[in-house]
Amino acid sequence: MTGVLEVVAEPHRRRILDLLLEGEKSAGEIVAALPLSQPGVSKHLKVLKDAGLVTVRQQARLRLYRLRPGPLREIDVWLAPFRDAWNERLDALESHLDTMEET
Amino acid sequence: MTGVLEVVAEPHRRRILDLLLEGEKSAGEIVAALPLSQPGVSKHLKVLKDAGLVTVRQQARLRLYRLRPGPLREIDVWLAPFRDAWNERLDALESHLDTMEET
DNA sequence: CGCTCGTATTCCTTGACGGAAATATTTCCC
DNA sequence: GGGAAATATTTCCGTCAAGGAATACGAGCG
Repeated sequence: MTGVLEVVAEPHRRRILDLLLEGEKSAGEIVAALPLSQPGVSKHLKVLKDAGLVTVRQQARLRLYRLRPGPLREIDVWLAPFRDAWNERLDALESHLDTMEET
Repeated sequence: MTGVLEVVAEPHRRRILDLLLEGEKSAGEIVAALPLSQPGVSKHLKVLKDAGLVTVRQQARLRLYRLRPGPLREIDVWLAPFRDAWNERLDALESHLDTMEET
């Protein structure tokens, strides 16, 4: 699981990041918010931590996770040229004209 | 393979999209540019087509693929709140202070 | 200092995906 | 229409990631 894009491709992991936009959350809070077992969530948290997308801090018996959005820039960078493209091109029209087969 | 993010998580598929930034390309040209068998490329092209990221047009015996970046907006939209976050927060500092264990 | 709550780790099963080879299909040229 | 070139589809296999159950670990409270 090298790239950030692969990491956030997983829907549950995106959900976790979304949650952390609200601020620090304990592992337990995250477990409660997801339709997943505690070990399942813990594993995803590890993946996110390894990718540098979250940091952990221990407070009392809790592990508090905090968002660290920096690595997401990588996606933004990759996206940039396409963003230019979708501003210039009129996609809807093109697809209507091009699509002579499909499905 | 529902979401656009899952589709572009695959490195070869990203490579194909990058290629198409230069303009229309035939399937053959794309095969030549990738370290993959022809069927492999064809399968990826199908995934991209199903995701609405490319359109196909037949010219002579060639199938010409064209970029259709519109659906990538979905990623941009998801990214937006995090983009705000990484502008406000000073990630490097935080990680330095928070990380008391790891690895 | 032992117990318990919170969380991480291991182990296993399962399903999905990527890749190659072989084959089918389509389209044009003669 | 026959054949060849371009591309799609099918089949099969290997790998890898995700999920759950059970288990281990660790920190703080009593």
